[in-house]
Amino acid sequence: MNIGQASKASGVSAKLIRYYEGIGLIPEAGRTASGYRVYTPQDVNILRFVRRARTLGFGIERIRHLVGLWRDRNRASAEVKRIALEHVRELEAKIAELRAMSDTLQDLANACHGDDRPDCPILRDLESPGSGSAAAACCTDATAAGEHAIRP
Amino acid sequence: MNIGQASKASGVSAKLIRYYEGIGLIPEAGRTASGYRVYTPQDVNILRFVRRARTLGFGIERIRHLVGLWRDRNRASAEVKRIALEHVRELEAKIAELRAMSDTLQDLANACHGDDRPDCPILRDLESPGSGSAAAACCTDATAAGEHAIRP
DNA sequence: CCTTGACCTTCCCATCTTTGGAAGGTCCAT
DNA sequence: ATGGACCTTCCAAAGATGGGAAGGTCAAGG
Repeated sequence: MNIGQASKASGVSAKLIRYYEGIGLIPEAGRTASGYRVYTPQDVNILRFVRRARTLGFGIERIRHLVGLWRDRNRASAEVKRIALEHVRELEAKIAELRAMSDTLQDLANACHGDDRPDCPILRDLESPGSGSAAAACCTDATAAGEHAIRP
Repeated sequence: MNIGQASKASGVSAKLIRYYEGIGLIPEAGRTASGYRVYTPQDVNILRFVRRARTLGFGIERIRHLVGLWRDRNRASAEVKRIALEHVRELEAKIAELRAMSDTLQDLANACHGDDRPDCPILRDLESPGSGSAAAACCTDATAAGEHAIRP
């Protein structure tokens, strides 16, 4: 099995397979006499494992760790679970961050009439956060102090 | 006002101010005879605008667009709103993606007893998605087809 | 045997934003 | 004049992935 076939079988691009090998995430593939990489079905399993882990948002270093545990028949499932839950926490933190961005922007957009006129609560917020007329603007005073740009 | 003072006043690091200038996001700062960058309060306003937009997750190119609209007294608020809502859509898409990752992992972690034993539904899913014993595994058949790795 | 096309190899570059460092010049106060 | 805090430019790293160039290899068909 050459790299193209391994790529199709695993869903990982050939480019990426070489990259993963380069950073030591997967073991070095065998080579033919002419230098072509050769893959076994077991190699394809590792590639699929990595792809699935990437799909779940794991970073490379964590995947390296998971691959190690996967290949260790004596691993404790507690360790795997710990890594997974740590990742869940990070995902939730990121989600909360994006949620806050999205909600703030949605509020600002709701307050913007969106016509030909130049007046725009969105730009007013960007210019001077918290001082705009957007919904909920009256409640956010944590960042308001010192943010009152005095503009002509 | 030199770059350090502008940095403190705007909350944008000096490094980043130089970068923003380099990519043309903000106008080139004035210079003293000896080459130091000089900033006016108006320059600081632009920096604050950029920082706020970054906080809301806008990418540089979109901020470039927004800065242009901000400085255009004849802009239509509809254009600003359009950009904002486009960004909201992207944020929501990203949130949905992370939400799916997090929920899947949480389900898998719930199914994992997390003790000394090696048996682990999380690793089983990574090895062969959809065939594990995780909660809800019985309901996700969209990705299950063709994913049944036949392993010895 | 030779050509053709599909595949493989390595190496370099780009993304995107932010941070870090090195080497060297400038400003201000002592 | 010396020290320390600041400034300058240039280079590199990070994450993961894609793109491309230049050149070698394989298999099929003439």
